[in-house]
Amino acid sequence: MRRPRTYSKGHRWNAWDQAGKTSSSGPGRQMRNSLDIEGRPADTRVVVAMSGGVDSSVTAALLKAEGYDVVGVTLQLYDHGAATHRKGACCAGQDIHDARAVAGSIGIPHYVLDYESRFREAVIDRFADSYVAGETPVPCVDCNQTIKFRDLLVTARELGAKTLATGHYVASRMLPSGERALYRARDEERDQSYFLFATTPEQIAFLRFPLGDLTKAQTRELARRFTLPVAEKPDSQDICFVPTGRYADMIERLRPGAAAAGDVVDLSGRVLGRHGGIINFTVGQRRGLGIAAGEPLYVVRLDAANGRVVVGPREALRTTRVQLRDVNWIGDGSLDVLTADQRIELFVKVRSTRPPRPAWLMRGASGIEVELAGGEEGVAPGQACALYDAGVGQARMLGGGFIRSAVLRSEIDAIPATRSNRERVAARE
RNA sequence: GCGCCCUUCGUCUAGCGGUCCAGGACAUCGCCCUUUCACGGCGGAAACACGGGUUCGAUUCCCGUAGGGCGCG
Repeated sequence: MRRPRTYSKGHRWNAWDQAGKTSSSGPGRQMRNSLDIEGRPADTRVVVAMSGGVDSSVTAALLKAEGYDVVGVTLQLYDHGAATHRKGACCAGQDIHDARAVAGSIGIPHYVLDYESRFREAVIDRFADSYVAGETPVPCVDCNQTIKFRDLLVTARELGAKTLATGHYVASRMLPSGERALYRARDEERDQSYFLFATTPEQIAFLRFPLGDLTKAQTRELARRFTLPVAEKPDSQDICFVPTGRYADMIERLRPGAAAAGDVVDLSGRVLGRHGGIINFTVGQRRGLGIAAGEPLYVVRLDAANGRVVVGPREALRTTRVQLRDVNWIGDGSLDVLTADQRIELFVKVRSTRPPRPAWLMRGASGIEVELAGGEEGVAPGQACALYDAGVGQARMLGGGFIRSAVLRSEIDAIPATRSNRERVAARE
């Protein structure tokens, strides 16, 4: 009898126990440098994606200090005028100046590339469309997958780089096979693997994340030690390309009519109030509804077709099954084979700041699905579902997918009446 | 149009003469958290319908003036 393949903690890949620290000490690997690349650092050109923030600046400084042939590249991603002096921005205006200043301070060449139009298409447009469709996008994932790990990666190759390094808090280690795998950052609080679930094996092979085993405090300390001009710069936050912090305003500008008002209804369809556009909400959201119901109400579902926001008590958010799309599998083996006749035991994060929770990955009627062992609340279509092999520590990242939909316990009774279900039945006949 | 009952923060309410410069929940606002959106944590602002009494003292008792429920015309 075949035992289900498991990625749970007890059966953790022993690979990373060996992989991480072997780059300079393991027998037969003497020729590899600290980036797991053959050759001396001085002969290894590394492009560092410099946003102008502390993390990427320290990344560049660290590699330069190790003797690598470092080339800094900063992408201009959007209107640099509007964001010139905004705190917490990146990749425009002041931040480009900061990146240039850092490059000058550590003595590396630095290029600024105009990626505005492709950023608009690949990130901003998709962001707006997603919200209009009633989803909650993660623009950082799109940006990583298109702008940084596709376009910039090509540019790095063209510049003769052996690798592209970024300041992401995620660990990348070589497996015994020679392939590389992704792991959560040592600083669990800082881990950014969630935003990198879609990174392909090819990209992982070319990318390096030197901060993956550092804490944020250590990074800050290094910034001071290197006397970088951005050593005390505040961390960035919010959506980088929304100058005002009010993303809905930008969507309304991009997609006129997107902020159309509509009804706020309860689970039974009763109208409780009005809202100023579904783009202002995400599943699981509490604030901004303006309805005093004695108990807090949360957004349970966004009905884009009817412009309605469906709300209910917190219990109504509970979900145990999530359907994914655009699944990227970077665990060992083929996902098709692994899920052919069994389910995979693993851990998932359905939102960036939540801890990984036990779940199973399987092939369902609509494609790849996740069954949440303990359930989750507030699972929003459009958000990422990141997969890991463990619930704590530096778990290996196994990939992930975008959340297509979640089956709410509060809606299970209503399923037979849904059109899609009838269509499914019809299609089967 | 004669009887009986209601009137407290935006909302729903606690309160049954001094413990109320009025408490809670929800809503709202701010901060923290956070390279998404959220959740969450912490904190703030916010009310006794109005006018008379009675009392040492009234949100709490009585009487009037402005909103809801029964019985006859």
